[in-house]
Amino acid sequence: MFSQSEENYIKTIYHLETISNKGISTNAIAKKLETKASSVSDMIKKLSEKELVVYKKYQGVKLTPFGKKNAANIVRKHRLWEVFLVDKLNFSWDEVHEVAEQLEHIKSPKLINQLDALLGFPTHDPHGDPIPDKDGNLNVIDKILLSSLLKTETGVCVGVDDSSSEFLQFLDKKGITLGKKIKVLEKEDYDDSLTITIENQKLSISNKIANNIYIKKL
Amino acid sequence: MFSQSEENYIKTIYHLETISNKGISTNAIAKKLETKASSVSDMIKKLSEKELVVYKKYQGVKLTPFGKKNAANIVRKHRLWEVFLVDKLNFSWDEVHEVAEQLEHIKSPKLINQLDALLGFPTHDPHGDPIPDKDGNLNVIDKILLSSLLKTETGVCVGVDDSSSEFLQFLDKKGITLGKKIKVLEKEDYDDSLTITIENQKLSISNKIANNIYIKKL
DNA sequence: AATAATTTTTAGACAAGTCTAAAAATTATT
DNA sequence: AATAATTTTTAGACTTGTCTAAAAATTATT
Ligand SMILES: [Mn+2]
Ligand SMILES: [Mn+2]
Ligand SMILES: [Mn+2]
Ligand SMILES: [Mn+2]
Repeated sequence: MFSQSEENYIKTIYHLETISNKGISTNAIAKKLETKASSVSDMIKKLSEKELVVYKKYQGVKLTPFGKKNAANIVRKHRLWEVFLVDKLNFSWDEVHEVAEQLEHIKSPKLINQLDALLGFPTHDPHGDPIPDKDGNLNVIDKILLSSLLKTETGVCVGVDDSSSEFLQFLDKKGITLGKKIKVLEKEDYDDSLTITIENQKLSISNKIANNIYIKKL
Repeated sequence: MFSQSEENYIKTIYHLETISNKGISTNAIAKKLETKASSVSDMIKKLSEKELVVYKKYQGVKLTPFGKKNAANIVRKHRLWEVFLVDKLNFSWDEVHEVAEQLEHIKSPKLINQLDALLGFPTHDPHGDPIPDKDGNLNVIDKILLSSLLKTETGVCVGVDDSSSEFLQFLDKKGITLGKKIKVLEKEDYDDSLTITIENQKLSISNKIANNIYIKKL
């Protein structure tokens, strides 16, 4: 099949396509993968030869349906493993990503199918991100950023946009975790900071924080 | 840490050392890894620089205590994953090896510790092989080959020497699995074939088969 | 002990994946 | 429209791990 490196590239392109849907630029890929643009340029040619992406020089890349299917499968594996780590091995949500980055490359369809069953066919990972099904389809729920909630509105925390350990640990400290109910008491015009209630606690959070938390409105 | 390739080399040397305890020859390693002697020669130099093995030209290699500790840890991971696949994901004992070959390279001490706990701290893998503890020590039970049992003697099947799918599937077909009680009814002088009873069934097996089944005498 | 056979090492090449530095193309600014 | 800034690609080099072919060392056989 594909090398670990090739898999990381198509996964990155997949993620970038969920944001922009234009051709993905060499630089954007390089930044996400923490590599050099020249390396990306080289790899893109290989991916193109393998029909994983469509590529015209200087125009960025797009995944082919074949590339998208493969990328979605890697994301599926990543997120299923994250669920496994949290549900079965008592990892916290800020510890799983690094390990899942390794586990996502294990090649065994049976392993993933059985893991899926063991976990009870989860639809979302520990960060609220949807798990693609075997065909690469995902069940997207309509979530909005906490920063877009208005004063007096209420919602449930359903995901995070930043999955870094630092941010997740910060949320843990504040008691903000998936499933918690949040009500906006105040919204400062000056800096867009919020005062919210969560589990009967009053809490003040900056706009930067509110911009990384997804809410489903109630 | 060490690359996947380096890990495969020290694991192979580790296994070969359990058989011979002399310096392990370049050719022996090449054969097990299905690679060329020249590649082994190259890699041995690298392992030696990294203090994983002691090496004098033309003399074969031996693992250093450091190398042995690392190798045992890879074997530990391999066997714990095999238990996981059988106990939690309904794999059969002939399906696990290939996947465990991949999983053994995942780097995360917490993952392995938690997996160990999830599995109830198993001491042996699905093929009856002992699982090294965190320090690399293993609990070796005194097992003997079925071929060394004498007429009228009885034992319990506790392991296999050949873990290939073909052999394991053959054993499944014959109903020979770990924990089964076996009694030797007859032993042919001519070809050393055996007639045994297992689960009240009379069965005839060749010496080649009997040479790959481990028994604990009763 | 000399010769033959085998094992092991070295020399040189290659593929994958990455990098730096420089060239080419594109995009932004005057 | 010309120039400047930025992005992207190419050229050439390096590392890891592998290979083939040949040389060197060891072991076996006469
Ligand atoms: Mn993740
Ligand atoms: Mn996630
Ligand atoms: Mn195995
Ligand atoms: Mn095993």
